[in-house]
Amino acid sequence: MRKLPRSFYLRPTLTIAKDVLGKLIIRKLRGKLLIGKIIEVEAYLGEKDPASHAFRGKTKRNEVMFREGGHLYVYFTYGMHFCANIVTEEEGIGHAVLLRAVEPIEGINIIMNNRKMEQWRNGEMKQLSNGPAKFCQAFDIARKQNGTDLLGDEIFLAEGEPIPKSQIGISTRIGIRNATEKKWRFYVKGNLFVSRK
DNA sequence: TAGTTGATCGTCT
DNA sequence: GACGATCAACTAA
Repeated sequence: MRKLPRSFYLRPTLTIAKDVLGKLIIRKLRGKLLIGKIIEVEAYLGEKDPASHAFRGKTKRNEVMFREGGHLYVYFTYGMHFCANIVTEEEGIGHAVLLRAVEPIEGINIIMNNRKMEQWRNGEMKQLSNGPAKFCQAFDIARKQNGTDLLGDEIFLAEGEPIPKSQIGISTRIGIRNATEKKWRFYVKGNLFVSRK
């Protein structure tokens, strides 16, 4: 499984957001491997983007967003949820790509256990990881993983099947109050794990 | 099926 | 002191 190089993360954020669809995210957990295919993301463009945590500059909370591309920014919200972002572009630029949904490829029984679903009714498979906080719970990503380098061994991305351009959907972002007109959400059309239609 | 709300807390105002 | 890059459970119809 070839790890994506640092140079992948040092390109324009919107380019990465489209390009990362179909890539594999690999998580090493207690000696086991969890693998998911990235299905849905949103871009957050820092100082250009009123909806971004980094819009008002660097703070203690969003410090990781300003690191060199290829780190993981994990934040806590709504008193109970974590969300994970891939930090992009050069050091000093507060851009990131929010991971919204993933299709589980390997380690599904561990993922089910993390999500506390010992069994599911027919058609509930997608509940495993069809939302940003669900994905974090499924892959056991929390505060400790904030700042993880994606070129290390704990969490990293690898090449997957490329998604044809015609299969990539574009829409406005979800769950924000500002900059709602910006179409910076990208997803794989028709995939079961897309969080909304 | 659409709309509303409770859970729950770190961060910024 | 208010609220959020969310989710799930509930209500009404």
